[in-house]
Amino acid sequence: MGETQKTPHKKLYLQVYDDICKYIASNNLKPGDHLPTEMEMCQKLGVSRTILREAIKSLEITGVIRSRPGIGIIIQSFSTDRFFSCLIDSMYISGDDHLEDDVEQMRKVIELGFSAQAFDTLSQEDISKIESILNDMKHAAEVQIRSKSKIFGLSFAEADARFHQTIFSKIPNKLVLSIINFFWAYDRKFKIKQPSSRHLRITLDKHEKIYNALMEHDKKMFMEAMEYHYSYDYKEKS
Amino acid sequence: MGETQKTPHKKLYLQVYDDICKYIASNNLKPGDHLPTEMEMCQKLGVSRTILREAIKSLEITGVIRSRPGIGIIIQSFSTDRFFSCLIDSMYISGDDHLEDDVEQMRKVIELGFSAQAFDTLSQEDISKIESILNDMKHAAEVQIRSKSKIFGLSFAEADARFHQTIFSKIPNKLVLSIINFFWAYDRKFKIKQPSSRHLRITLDKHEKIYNALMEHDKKMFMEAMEYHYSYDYKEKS
DNA sequence: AAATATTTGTCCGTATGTATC
DNA sequence: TGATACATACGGACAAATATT
Repeated sequence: MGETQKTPHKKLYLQVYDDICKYIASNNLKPGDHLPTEMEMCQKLGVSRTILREAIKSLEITGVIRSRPGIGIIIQSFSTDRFFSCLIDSMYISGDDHLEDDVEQMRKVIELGFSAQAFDTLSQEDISKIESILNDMKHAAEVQIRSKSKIFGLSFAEADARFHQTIFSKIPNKLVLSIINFFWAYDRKFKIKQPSSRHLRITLDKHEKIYNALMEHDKKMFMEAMEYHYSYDYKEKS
Repeated sequence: MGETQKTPHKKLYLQVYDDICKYIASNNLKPGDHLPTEMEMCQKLGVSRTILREAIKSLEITGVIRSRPGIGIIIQSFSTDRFFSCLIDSMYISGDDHLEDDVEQMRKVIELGFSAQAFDTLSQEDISKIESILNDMKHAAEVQIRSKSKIFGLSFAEADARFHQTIFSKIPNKLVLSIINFFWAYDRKFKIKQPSSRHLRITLDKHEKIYNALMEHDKKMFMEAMEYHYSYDYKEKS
């Protein structure tokens, strides 16, 4: 029988977690396929329903599977979203300020590293979309400067994020896009401080330069604009 | 009482998961600190032990906390290891071949992007360590070429990984190192195919060039060697 | 439309293993 | 050696959601 072995004290639910992973892989289950029912798996693995559920929920929180009443347990298609969501929770908990710089640096390296490829993949349509986002940014900045106060600068920051996401949206590398998404989600969770008017104007200028380069289909100019975007005088964001 | 609200059908264990995250953050709990006991939290949140445990295990699998019998539930220090471990499990399950290229590309961008910084941080001691690792690689390659067959080239691959890990080991950016660790763990899980003798020799040469540049403290040469290392004629690994 | 079977969601009670004092 | 406090693990019961007939 499928007795999980009593290896020196590895927690049962972790063994079950591994067993289920192996089951999925070895039976070549694809997204949309069903796992056996909880009861069946309990019997097959010789564990209680409590333990099985702990393993199931651990797989669900990272987005590998999804369980629904009356339906069963379904394999999800691969995505990094849930992982990054958990990662952000964990960073939030850790309260480690230093992480902010680490993330910023990593973001710079990744965006610059994929800039050339991104440039090649952008269509005229994408560029129009970027133009429209840039206008959103301008508008949000104006509003924010006029009502010169603690008003939550979310719409500017969100447009900023969409600007970057759109630039890299056509790259045929799922990881890149999901990591850039992660950076944005990270910002939304941690960057509460209100940028100054001066900072807003500088940021706007940086993004305009990027857009202009795209308009003129000038790759060299685009790369320079991206470099410029990430050249903080000191601790300038986005 | 702390009744978790019945917002439209968010699963209870997920609410509890969030509640615990918030509890840790708002009480400013640090690594090593204890969470209240299961029973206490059950009462405070008004949920059953089953639900609470599902949330606890979900937090444990991602490395946020650790629970031990007779002791309690303890906050862990922040680390990305568990996340990447889960991510690899998920990639393994997904069986998506395309991911392999995505990871490879990402690795290239990150390592090259941090090469300059890595060069500046390496001490003579580190360089000696790299030399010793390079010798391990040579030795492993010889063994592998002589016994020209399916023998698992793990020791070569492991030395290869250590080579890269050591280069970036002194960078003051936790994320970089843990992502490079992730790449290596990924390789170990997925790259089963045996490299050819020719490939081994090329790989060795690439790493020798990197080491020579370090020996001579020649940054430009180092950067070129890193570039060369990542210039596949096609689909050449590491 | 309505009844029924299936499956997960949630709770409870009890016993066991482990660490601390 | 106990006594205590804690997580680990089991099994049963009922509720809620969904699918099927």
